[in-house]
Amino acid sequence: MGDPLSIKDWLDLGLKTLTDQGFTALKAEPLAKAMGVSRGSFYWHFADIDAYRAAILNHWREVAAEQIIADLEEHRRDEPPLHRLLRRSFGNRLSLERAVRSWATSDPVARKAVEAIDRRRLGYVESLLEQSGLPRDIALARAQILYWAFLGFMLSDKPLTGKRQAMLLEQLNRMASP
Amino acid sequence: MGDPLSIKDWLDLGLKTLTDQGFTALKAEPLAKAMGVSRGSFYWHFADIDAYRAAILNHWREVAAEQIIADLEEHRRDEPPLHRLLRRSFGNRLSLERAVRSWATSDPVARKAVEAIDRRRLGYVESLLEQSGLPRDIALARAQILYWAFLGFMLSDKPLTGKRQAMLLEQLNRMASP
DNA sequence: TCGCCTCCATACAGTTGTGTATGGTTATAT
DNA sequence: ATATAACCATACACAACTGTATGGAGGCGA
Repeated sequence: MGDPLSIKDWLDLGLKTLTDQGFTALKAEPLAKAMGVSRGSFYWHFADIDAYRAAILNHWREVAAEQIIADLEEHRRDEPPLHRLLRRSFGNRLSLERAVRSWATSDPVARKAVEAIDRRRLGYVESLLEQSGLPRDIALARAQILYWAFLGFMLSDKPLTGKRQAMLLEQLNRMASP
Repeated sequence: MGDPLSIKDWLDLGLKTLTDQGFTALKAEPLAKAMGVSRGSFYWHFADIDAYRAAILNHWREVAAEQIIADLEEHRRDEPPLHRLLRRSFGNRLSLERAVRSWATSDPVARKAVEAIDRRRLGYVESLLEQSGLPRDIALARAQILYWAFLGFMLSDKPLTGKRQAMLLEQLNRMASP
């Protein structure tokens, strides 16, 4: 057969399953079937289901915040970070993000992961708004509103296009500047 | 013993369970135990679990949109509806709302219910913003952003108080007027 | 009072998931 | 060549949930 499976193989399948079917599908038996092996493999790599789910959350936690922020800092010369942030945040499908947050409403471990990500991202937006010259208390309030709006957009899962997207970005940028 | 149970008793328990433990707790056996009866009662009132969950969603659907809108129209003379809407929307805990939306990420029936509620509420906010004198395309964009922000606030589940709340409402109202 | 309808209990069969124990296979180092 | 460790299959015991079949208790009209 193929090569032996690694922990990463199980985590990748977990993220894909989470994205496509939600956290309720993170079960050893269906995952093993999808992987084409028996649960013996699963229970060799992970102590139990809770350990696996915690590993999935850690995996998500590592990439969720830093990937976007790193991208912004990298393109600082091409485009204002906040402008680029809004354009990218409100331009993608966010199925994995939505699945994790759905998970977080009923699982304390997932909730902790989400809260950590939220603090990281919100703090970054706050710093950008302060750099743009807004008084601190106004910057904090608007950063919160912008981040809430991002969460709401993510939740509704309707992609933006054309004139509607342009109009929305214009109004969002209005929150970010004067 | 007590009186015989009605369908409404099961629906009320369902909404409470949904609020406190999430949609994964909507199962016949635990609910019957919580009710103090056997599953025989459950399966007499409902054909199966799917029928019960559909009934729960219809129950939620009936009250979720209309209760707030009716309240606003009733107090039209006391306070501008939009001002009152923002104050009330961003002032409550919204556990049930969050549970239903978590449910909606993995269940098409729940998703349909949420989408119907979203259209109803968003349309109402759009009409309020147009009444306040904004051009139609700007009203649509800002209504969308305000509603997204409400969803994000609901999702994060942190109650607002004091100066922070005042600051946020001020910035939200800014989106609604000039 | 007889029969019916409502509401619920009990018992059974079946499904799906968990976790553990045990042993087999393959590669690799010695 | 063989011992060791990594990786996986198989089998077992157990738990939780679903749905159905059947019967019993209680009210209520004819």
